[in-house]
Amino acid sequence: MLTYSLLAHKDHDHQRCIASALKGARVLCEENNARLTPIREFVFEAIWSSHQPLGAYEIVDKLGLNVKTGKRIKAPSVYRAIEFLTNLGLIHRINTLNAYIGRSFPKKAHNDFFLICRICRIATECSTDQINNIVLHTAERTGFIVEQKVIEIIGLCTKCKQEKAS
Amino acid sequence: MLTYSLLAHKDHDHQRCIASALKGARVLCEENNARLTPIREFVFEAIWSSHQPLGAYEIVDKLGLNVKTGKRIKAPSVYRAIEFLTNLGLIHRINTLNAYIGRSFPKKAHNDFFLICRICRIATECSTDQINNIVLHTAERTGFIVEQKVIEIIGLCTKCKQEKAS
DNA sequence: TTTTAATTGTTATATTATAACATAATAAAT
DNA sequence: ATTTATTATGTTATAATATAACAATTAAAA
Repeated sequence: MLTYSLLAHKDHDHQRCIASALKGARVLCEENNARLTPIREFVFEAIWSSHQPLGAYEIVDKLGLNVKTGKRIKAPSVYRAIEFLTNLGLIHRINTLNAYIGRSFPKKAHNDFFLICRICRIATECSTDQINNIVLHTAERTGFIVEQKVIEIIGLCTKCKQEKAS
Repeated sequence: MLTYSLLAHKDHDHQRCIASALKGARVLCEENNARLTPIREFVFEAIWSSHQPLGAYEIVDKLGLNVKTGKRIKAPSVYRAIEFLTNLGLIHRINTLNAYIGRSFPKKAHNDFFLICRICRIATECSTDQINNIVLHTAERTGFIVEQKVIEIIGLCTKCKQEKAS
């Protein structure tokens, strides 16, 4: 079966995406005895503010000033939050873009890959056992043990394809 | 059919790899009216000096001083050579490592993916239509047009797997 | 509480990559 | 052959991404 974030490219109430993701994150953290601190939550929300992957320094900018102290949250803090969220599978690093994107199905294993539109930069997460199996099988034929997969497909999404045509 | 660089992980006469790659590069440049200048050739040889991907600044170090002027060849020159070689398909950027590796079959389309050992860092290039087709087919089901694929598999090669076991 | 562990702040710096403009070398046109 | 255009390289500076190291603070456990 193929699952993917259907609505990323469509007009939709994105506040619901954010709310849903945040709710999921809270549950996952609860389950793992992990603390979703304010900074981590801010970073998570910043990343989820769109379906486009966000660079670490874009997150820094987006966060602006710390609510309490009025000071800017700096790169190391953001990178720490990114590491925390990545370890829980809540976000994912898009290597091709040096940027970070929220994961729609954080509980699922990382059998996923990303379709990244080179125009609108929207990245959708896909999950299918087929690719996973083929990769595993092919690698094994060479005696290689697969531990981690980076599959990033760059191209044109339906919307941008249509807009380009017209 | 699956093709991949069989001997990368084995003891072998690597000078032959380099010589063969260089010969191929010369032919390809000839065919494309592209100039394999000394710097480009140096960079190509540096990258081919092993089956481990090499970072841009590792290449800078490896090149050392310019033969003629005695001056160090600097980052922009190396990056330009990298761009040139990449465009011809002679080398490939491993996104996961920010590093560059020689391509064994430069003439083939980029239907390839890389198996990268996290211990010895050796990266082998694999090519199989199966993965290519599945990716294309899966992406198309979501209405996405594939233009470029980044598939990097991280894990353990046969050799390191065995050494770890013993 | 007091001690430990986890998180964040802060400064500095490493690493990777490119912009901008000057110079030089090569190829093409006259 | 000499001028002109093109391509390649040199050079300096800096942008963009990421982390090291250590201090201060906050939360959790004993």
